Amino acid sequence: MSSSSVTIKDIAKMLGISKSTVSRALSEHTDVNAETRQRVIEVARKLNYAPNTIALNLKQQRTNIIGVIIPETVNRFFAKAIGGIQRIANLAGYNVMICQSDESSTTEKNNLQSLIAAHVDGVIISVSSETDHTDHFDALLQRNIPVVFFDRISESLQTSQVVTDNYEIAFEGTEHLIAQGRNKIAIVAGPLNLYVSKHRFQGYADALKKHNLPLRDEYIIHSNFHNSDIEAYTKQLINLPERPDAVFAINDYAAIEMMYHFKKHGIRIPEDIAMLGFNNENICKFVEPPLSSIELSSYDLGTTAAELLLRQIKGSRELEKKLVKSKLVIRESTAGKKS
Amino acid sequence: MSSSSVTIKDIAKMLGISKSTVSRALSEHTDVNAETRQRVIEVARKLNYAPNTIALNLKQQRTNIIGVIIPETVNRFFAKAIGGIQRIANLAGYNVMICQSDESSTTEKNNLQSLIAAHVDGVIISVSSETDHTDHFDALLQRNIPVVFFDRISESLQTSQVVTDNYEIAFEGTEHLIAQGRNKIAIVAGPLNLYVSKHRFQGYADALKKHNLPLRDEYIIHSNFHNSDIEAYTKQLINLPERPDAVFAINDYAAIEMMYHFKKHGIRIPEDIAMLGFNNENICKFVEPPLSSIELSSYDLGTTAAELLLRQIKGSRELEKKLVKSKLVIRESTAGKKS
DNA sequence: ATGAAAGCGCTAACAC
DNA sequence: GTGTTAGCGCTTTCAT
Repeated sequence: MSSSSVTIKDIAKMLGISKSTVSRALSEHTDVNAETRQRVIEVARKLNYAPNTIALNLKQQRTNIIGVIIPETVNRFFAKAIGGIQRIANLAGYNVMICQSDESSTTEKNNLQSLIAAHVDGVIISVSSETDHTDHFDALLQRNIPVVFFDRISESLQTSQVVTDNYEIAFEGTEHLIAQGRNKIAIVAGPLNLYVSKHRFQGYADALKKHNLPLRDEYIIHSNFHNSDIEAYTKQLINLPERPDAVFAINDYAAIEMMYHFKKHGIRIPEDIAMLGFNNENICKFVEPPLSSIELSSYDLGTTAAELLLRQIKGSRELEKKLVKSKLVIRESTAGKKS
Repeated sequence: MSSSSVTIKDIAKMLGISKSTVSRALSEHTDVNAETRQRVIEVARKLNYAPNTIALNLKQQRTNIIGVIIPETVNRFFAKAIGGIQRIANLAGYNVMICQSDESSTTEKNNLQSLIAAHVDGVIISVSSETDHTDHFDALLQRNIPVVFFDRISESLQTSQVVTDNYEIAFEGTEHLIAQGRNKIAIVAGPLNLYVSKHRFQGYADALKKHNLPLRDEYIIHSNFHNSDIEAYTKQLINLPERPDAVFAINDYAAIEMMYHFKKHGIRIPEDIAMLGFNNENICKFVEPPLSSIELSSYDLGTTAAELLLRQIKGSRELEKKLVKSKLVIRESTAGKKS
């Protein structure tokens, strides 16, 4: 309480001048006698004065806070994106308020309410895997709150967005597997209501088609991002009459767990089955065999999203769509087939 | 702008009554004519009225925001802790503002300034590994801002804190290795200015002493949490005249990377060297061999810290110190020595 | 160049 | 039970 409760009023009283003069002296850009200003600044420093942000907020009707809604912080992809967002936001003098939807549509809705109530100046969102309708985001548009979607975007909403080249990279990854002599490629796909999963799946499917490989239902596994059933899915694949010779997994953890179960069953990686992951976690380098994966620059996704949002907050009404490139990182798990 | 700019003044005008009556009608607990209240509530709903939080904040001089400073969100330990903090905070109607120090003392200082400027109602902190003096935290105490440290606490400051049983669990882990027939146990320790590292190291050292094993300098590796030099450290251990027969690592990622390098050199785990990690990441189950580790309940650490903080925000002046128990999870990487 | 006063949206002490 | 008024800390016309 002590030092924080110093107000311009105190300074004014102390110097026998008015609040307004103090305010002006402190805010640089209005005419005020150089000497007066000097004295004000001196006293302000001595009293350890700091302007009351809340009062400023009320006056200006903004908070300098950017709201963020992501599925989970424990998901490394989003943890990194947060880092990117914070970096840009902080540089611009904004704080960041993070909410987790926990992949639940209901929680997402509540998060949104909290952020609106907190009067954030803008919101960055990556939708939960459960979200299939996006009406609740309308609340933002109605209030003219700037919003940017990233990675898991809402296609039905007219907003700025930042995505990765999901389709292209999935296509490339699948082609890589084919080039390694694989022609029975299974995929662990995410929920298809999600923008990212849908496009990745499409890239996979189109690559198969281009190379005249059939798209087989039994090779398509619809997993969530929680990897709770990987063991069961692995057994399912193992027991197939025509066992796949490659698996393209939704994320590295799923891939690593699958490898573990495959190896338990005496299946060799990559000789029998090649494995390709998604995210390029550090751990990929140190599993056996080292896991090929797709490097998503989630940090860049975050910085880009923050930049777009700030531009909108500053008044731009232009809706921008940005693409952040990802890249295939090849390791032993997708080495060529020994035939 | 449209629907958000409805104020009690608008409602008052519309009903031909005063602002205060509207305020009272909306805030339940004051006497106000039942019929008036009914009409106010009705109009409020029709106009989609939402109170302006900023004005409330100014009035009450609080923000309902809890500030959090942690080293990194990409660190799963902290990502989980955030989850715990948010859960408790949200239930109590608080928002959470997260800052990352990136393990830098300077950034930590800036984070603190931001949070103070944002007038957060309280702060939860886990200090950066670089921080060895804690003067900058005094700013909080001076302003009577409630603060709780967790995991990486500041011992010199009189505040509430939540820690794990670092000493005990490190002691237990080391004894476990000894029980498996290991007597040349190396440790990958963190920076010793950190509370956690110091106590874990002490547990390790005391366990050795209890069993009459020497504490050998060449078995002690001081790593940071970034695992940037694990390969070099591993080689160092391998080239020792008396190679260790067990390694207790600061975290699972370091342990897994070490295993990888050991195996590259033809060293068998656990036959030649046993490995024990820290954090019990999901991945532990799926590496080869599955990695024994120590399960830290970081989520619980987070919830407990948030509970303590809220209690202080509500006015409690009691400084509490809480302990969250961790537990040893034994897997194959620390199986008994084949002698 | 400076002071007085209004107002951002809300609550609460004080009248009646 | 309801209206009037003041005030939270600050900025910003409008006078002077």
